Amino acid sequence: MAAVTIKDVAQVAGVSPSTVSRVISNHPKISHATRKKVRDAMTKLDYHPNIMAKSLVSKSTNTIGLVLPYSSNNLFINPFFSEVLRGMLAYANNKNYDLLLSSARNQSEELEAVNRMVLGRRIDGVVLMSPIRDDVIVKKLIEYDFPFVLLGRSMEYPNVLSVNNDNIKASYDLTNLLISQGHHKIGIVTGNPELVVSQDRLDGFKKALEKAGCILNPDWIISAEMLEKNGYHTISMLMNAEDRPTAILVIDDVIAISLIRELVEVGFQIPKDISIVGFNNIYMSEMSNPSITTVDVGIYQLGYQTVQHLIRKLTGEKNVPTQVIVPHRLIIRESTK
Amino acid sequence: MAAVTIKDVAQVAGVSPSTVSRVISNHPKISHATRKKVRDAMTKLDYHPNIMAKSLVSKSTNTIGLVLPYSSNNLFINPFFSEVLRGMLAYANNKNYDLLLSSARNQSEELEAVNRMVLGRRIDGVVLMSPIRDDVIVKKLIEYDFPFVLLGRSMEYPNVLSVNNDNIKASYDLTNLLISQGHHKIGIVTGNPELVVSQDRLDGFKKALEKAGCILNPDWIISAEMLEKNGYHTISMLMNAEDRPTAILVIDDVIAISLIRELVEVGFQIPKDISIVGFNNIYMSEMSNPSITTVDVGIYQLGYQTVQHLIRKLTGEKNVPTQVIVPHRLIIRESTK
DNA sequence: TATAGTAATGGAAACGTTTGCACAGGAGGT
DNA sequence: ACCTCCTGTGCAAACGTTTCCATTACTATA
Repeated sequence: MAAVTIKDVAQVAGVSPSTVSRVISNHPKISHATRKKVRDAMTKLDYHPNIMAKSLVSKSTNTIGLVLPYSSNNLFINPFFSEVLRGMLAYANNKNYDLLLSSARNQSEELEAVNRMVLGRRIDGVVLMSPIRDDVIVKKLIEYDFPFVLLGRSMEYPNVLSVNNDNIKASYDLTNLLISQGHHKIGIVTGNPELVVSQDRLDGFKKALEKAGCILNPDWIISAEMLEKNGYHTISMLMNAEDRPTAILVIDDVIAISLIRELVEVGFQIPKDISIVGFNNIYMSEMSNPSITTVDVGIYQLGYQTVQHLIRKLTGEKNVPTQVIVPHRLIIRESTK
Repeated sequence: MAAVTIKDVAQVAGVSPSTVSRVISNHPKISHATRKKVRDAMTKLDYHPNIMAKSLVSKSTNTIGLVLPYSSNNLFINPFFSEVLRGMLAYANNKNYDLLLSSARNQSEELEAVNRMVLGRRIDGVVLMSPIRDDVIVKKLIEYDFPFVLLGRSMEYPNVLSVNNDNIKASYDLTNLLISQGHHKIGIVTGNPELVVSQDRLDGFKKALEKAGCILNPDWIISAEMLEKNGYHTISMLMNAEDRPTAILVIDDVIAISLIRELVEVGFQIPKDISIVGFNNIYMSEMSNPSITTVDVGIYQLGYQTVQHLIRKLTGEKNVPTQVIVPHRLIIRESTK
């Protein structure tokens, strides 16, 4: 715990601190002999540079900030998040970046957290996962010209780096799958309407219905919130009406799984009585009973590419794209027929 | 992005930088008038202190390190982890601490990551989640006298702060539940034998069987690894033997859910033909079909209390316990009868 | 042989804070 | 009127790096 500094290394190696610094940063004009001396001293003393001091002068921290949005309780329950994080860490750590995590319970806390990190010069770039449209943070970061990336919400700011799926297309494809299986009475469980992803998936759904000439009964649009609050009643109403859907598209696999549970409790069989499809392809989609037909959105890739392109931008790489779309693919399982 | 410093604030407020610093840190001997002047200047300039500079001199970073262990692929798939993280963030952010995340793919990377954080003076304390017993990192941290907390592995180092469940007791209780339901032929799906938690849960299981005078057929001990590799075959062997268990205790809910899936595929009904219990009580335990009888280990609390006690220690609080046990409770659902 | 150029290194300032010490000025005690 | 003590504030050093500039000692060129 002796707090060995660059000076100690310098002394042991018999050189100046500047030289040690140069060895560390692989400066070209260091003689082979000196380099070795310094390296030896470093390992002998088990030297690790003080990142704070380093960042203070170099103005770079090799750290990426991540503020978990205030709707994150859902996100956290949802295995989606940890898989995204896994992808982010994989790329970041490989490039010797760390992740600095903060969470927020509301928008002002979120702003405060970003300010602390950004203005406090703690991070080189920041990932915004907050799925709510049009927040003040984005504008502020643009104003500061601070590097950031939007995860899961493209299209809003054309020149801003963002990584997302084409959720409209994914939803369109998934709906078409149901249609191709013979369904033309299809309901939907929608997510929080403030979320870009919810809007997109609803759009794609409607688009596919329209194209196929199916009508969408307004009674067949169920909000996830309502389902959570009063699942049994909601399901009963829907399924006991004289006109009822033969398939339901659900905005998220987690919700799809709980919907299936409700349906089974009310006495329906999946997919015999009704087909269910979800989104994301989380691990449980495969394991649940019945397994879920869904669209794999490449969760890991979403996280991975998010920090990949951010870091590419940070390191001054040219030709970094602005709008990155991670491809999706349909996964057909037992919950549809 | 003007990088406003303490000097700018000082100038605007018409005081010295030291005074500004004192206002920030709530130094007692600052006149009310000055305090106000400085505060006004700070908000006017939207000043946020440079954390790097601050940490450099104060030697504290208000950051807690978290190195995700190299067995973390399992952890990540497992929603356990994100719930732990949620608990950690809740407490940390509330106390104005951030979390610095690093991951490692093997033990040497793990050591390297800890070294970078600790010796690089980037964090004030570190959470070790690596569930493998007896690693070199713990010894090194003890040697450095650096604050840390062990999550999920008590008892190993008596004077080291650790937060854990009483997994032996939890497993004992859960097994007794099965016994009380009339089962006396009980199998077990064990986890990685290197993990402390696996060992503990196996111990509790055996203890309960022994106490009740049940015999444990060695054929009824299945490793999760084997199950994953060749589930169908493993299950068939087990269930088609002339002597077979009427209940199985599974080391983890995620594995329990996939075991149920295998069993159903091979043609057995749960709990009619065989009862299944799991561990942890993740969200899916309730939603899956059938829902899982399990033991709620307070995942969120595990994370919450881990950083709670670490921070208490960091802030020099007295009477911080060393071995914290988060209580568990049985949750009886549909997978048992 | 003088000159310029280059390779390798050291010295010192700077990054933005905190904090020990010094000091001005006023209050209170004698 | 003097001394002491306290309150509030400023100065300057320190934290551990990086990096610009200067310096030395060669080497190659004229």
